[in-house]
Amino acid sequence: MDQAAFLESYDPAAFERPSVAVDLILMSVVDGAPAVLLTRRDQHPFQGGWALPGGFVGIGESLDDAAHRLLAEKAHMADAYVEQLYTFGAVERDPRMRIISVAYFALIPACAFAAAMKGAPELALARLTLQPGGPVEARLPEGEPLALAFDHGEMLGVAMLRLRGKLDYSGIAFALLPERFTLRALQDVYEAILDTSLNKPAFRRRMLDRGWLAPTGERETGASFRPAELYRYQPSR
Amino acid sequence: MDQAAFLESYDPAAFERPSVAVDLILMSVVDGAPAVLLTRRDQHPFQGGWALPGGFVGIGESLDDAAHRLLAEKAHMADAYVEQLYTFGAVERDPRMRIISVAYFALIPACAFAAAMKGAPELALARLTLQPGGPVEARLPEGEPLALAFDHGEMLGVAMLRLRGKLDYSGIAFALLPERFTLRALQDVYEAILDTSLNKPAFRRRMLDRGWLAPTGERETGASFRPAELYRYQPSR
DNA sequence: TTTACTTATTCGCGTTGTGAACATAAGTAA
DNA sequence: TTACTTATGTTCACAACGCGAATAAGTAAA
Repeated sequence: MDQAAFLESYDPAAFERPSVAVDLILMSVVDGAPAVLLTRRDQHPFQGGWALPGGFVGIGESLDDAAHRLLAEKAHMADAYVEQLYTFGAVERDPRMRIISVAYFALIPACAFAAAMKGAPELALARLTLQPGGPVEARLPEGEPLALAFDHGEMLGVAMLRLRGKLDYSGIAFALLPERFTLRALQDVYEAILDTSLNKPAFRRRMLDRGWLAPTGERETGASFRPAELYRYQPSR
Repeated sequence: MDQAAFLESYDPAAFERPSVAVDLILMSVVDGAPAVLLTRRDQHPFQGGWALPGGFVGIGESLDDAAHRLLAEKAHMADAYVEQLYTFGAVERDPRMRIISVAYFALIPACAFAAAMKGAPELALARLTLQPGGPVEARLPEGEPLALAFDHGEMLGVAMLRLRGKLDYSGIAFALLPERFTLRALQDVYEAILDTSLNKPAFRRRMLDRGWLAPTGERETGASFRPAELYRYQPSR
């Protein structure tokens, strides 16, 4: 207690300070499966492993600002749903030095995801599968599970679970869709994140009863059968 | 991108680093209302204001370890449900210097709460009320709302909302109760956190159907009317 | 010993949400 | 015009839930 009071008043400049970084989990749902953008490491540690894009937090920069800056720098995206996920602070999580990492995830519609990959060729798309009770697996399209650097596999697991948990009671799914979308596309997002198949009429009823969807009167185009109506997300009701 | 790769490889020792602290939200439900332990600040900034107990994270100490160490140092408690809440990283949140704070909350049964206060006289109990859409108010028993230091009011708000959100789908409520408890006591915890009154038979049915409760066969004592059965929390079923 | 009293616990009913099967509608392409 | 495919709507059974009331089980006072 006296010790605690002492620490409270002590000049913290005397302590050695950890570095603080932000790691970005750039997520989307592509072809019916959750996906994330990773970069291949060309240096030790974890050379050849796959890592989340990230960077250090500036001394005059808030955590949220750092996340948005990295989003722009790494993926050239200005607008996305960004949310702080969790802070990872194990002592040995980076073998080089003490780095505390604040993980953020950004939800990106599949179309913007593809555009971001064109602008940032060092980013690779990996599909995620969440083993029940186990770690996540990330793999390139038709590839073996990737070796993830640092504790980034753990970060992806936390992100997937957070996404699942918030799916039904928050409008988080709409951040993964373009502005106008069909109910089928919305259901595909739900099924990809929850990794289950859902009953179509029941899903439709639940979504419409929630009052978040506004019909636009427009129809999807390009289908060789009856086109579905396009809806818009209307948060406040 | 080149810039990003540069930053990635750059020696972060060259950057000025923020300090990293842990702040503890020691919560309980006392007399039917959420409560938290605060300390009065005797120095600037926020002299005379009320703050959460906290301290800096050691360079060789994980965030979780720091939280548990502070729990022992500040409240003399070894076992409690401890969970990382959120990381607050606004640049000006501490006017003296850049400090990033990782907030943890600990859930403590009312009886252990009272014991902790005896062992740590600098801690004061404040009752929390969460205004819908507004900030939380913390007040001493029969007192005016307290002036909270730093962004600690915001932290309390996030903690209350997290608690509410996790209440129904996690066994978090049982961390606020002694090992054996009555259904009425459990319902009191729910009503305090959700700030609503609940239907008693329906609550009872829901809880028992969930399969988390094991009857002990014992009865509560000291009541001048029919004593209720004591239950135990049995997580895995 | 009996009675009053208070709360725990259970019961029954109407309402609501949900899953499944099925019927209908609306487009394209042959 | 017809076949085909998917969107959209309807119906029904069933489970969950809120609510009120009835019953049970203790203590304390008469």
